[in-house]
Amino acid sequence: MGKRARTLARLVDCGLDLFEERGYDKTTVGQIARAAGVTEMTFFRYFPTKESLLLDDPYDPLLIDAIGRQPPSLPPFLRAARGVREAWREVPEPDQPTIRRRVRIAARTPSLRSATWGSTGNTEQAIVGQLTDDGAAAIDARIAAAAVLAALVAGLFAWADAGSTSLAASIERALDVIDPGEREGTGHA
Amino acid sequence: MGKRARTLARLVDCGLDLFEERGYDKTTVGQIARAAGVTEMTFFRYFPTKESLLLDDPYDPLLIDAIGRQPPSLPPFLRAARGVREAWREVPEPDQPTIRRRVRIAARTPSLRSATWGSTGNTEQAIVGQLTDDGAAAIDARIAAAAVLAALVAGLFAWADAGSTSLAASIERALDVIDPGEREGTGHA
DNA sequence: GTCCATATGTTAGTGACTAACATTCAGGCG
DNA sequence: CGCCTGAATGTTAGTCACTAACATATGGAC
Repeated sequence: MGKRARTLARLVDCGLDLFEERGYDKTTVGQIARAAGVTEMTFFRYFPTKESLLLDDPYDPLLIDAIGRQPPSLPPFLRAARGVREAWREVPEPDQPTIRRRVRIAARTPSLRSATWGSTGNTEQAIVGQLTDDGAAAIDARIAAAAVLAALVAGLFAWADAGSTSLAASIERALDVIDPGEREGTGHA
Repeated sequence: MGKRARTLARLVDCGLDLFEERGYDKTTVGQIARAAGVTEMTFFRYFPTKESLLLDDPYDPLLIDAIGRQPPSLPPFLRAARGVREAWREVPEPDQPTIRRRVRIAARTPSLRSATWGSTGNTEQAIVGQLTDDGAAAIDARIAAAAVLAALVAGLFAWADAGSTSLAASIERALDVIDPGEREGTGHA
């Protein structure tokens, strides 16, 4: 195990601790660095921004696969929604406490709530790519990806706020809102 | 006409000009202020942040009304989507060039693309309020509002990028993606 | 133990933003 | 006209996120 990995882990740990303790905005990068036993400069060698300690957006191939497996007969919006649904069913349990910790901080900090949308950039791009590969128009793909990710993020925030609910259930509910599926409640003329 | 109004207009004009000319990130608040004949300090007396010169989020009662007029039998997501659709049909023509100018800058600046999501905070809150007033669960309302606004913003970005399309048509298309309406393309089992 | 890459520190600077205090300016009223 | 009050603006000084250029230390391969 390299030293780099250890320093990085220390920065993340100290960062999350401080964010929870005194809030994101009132925590300075210098404080995090000092708590981790390094310099402010070193912090920025590991993370490009303060945000990125909390919000890294790993490109997620599972998600893309799941979207690719949806029937091409579905409109892009539903392919995206159902792909996301399937992919999040499989999130391993041990990851959940960490996810919750991060999402909770983001959900409570106004400036981070907005930044979270932006942090989905990679994932959004990947979804758009998959949808267009499967024949969707670029514009439609962008809109579908944005809407589905917005619902997903909103669902994550709700989950982090609520005390007890399970991650899977929250995501399912979020996706039910935008894709009722066979339930079809539309009585509109 | 008060002096305040004139200074504010000058700041906005000079700001947009500079953003278009050399890009948002390369434009400093000091430059905007100097171009408008005031000090950096004065800029911050008119706008809380550099972003807010570009992204102000006026609470929009027309939108809320339109959502309120949707049939309560519809699920919240569709009430929101169709309310937004109706409201944007009525945007007066003269406003469109200004909107386009702003959206175009936001769409081209990565840091602003994310900030734009955050700037919809007021509107999102208002939509959530209307939806819950009409009987939706709080969680569902938040998710519906987030998804619809994401589609709307993505539609605006697409419109600003595309050269010729009309605003109304772009918004309609964006909302068609997430709410195909009676068209109902879902052949899913 | 030497050597080289990798990790870290130092210094100095920019730009967004804040706070406390001083100044000018526009217009009502004597 | 000239004072006088409050709004608009300027000044100074500081914090914090982030960047760049250069110097140092440190840990493992040989």
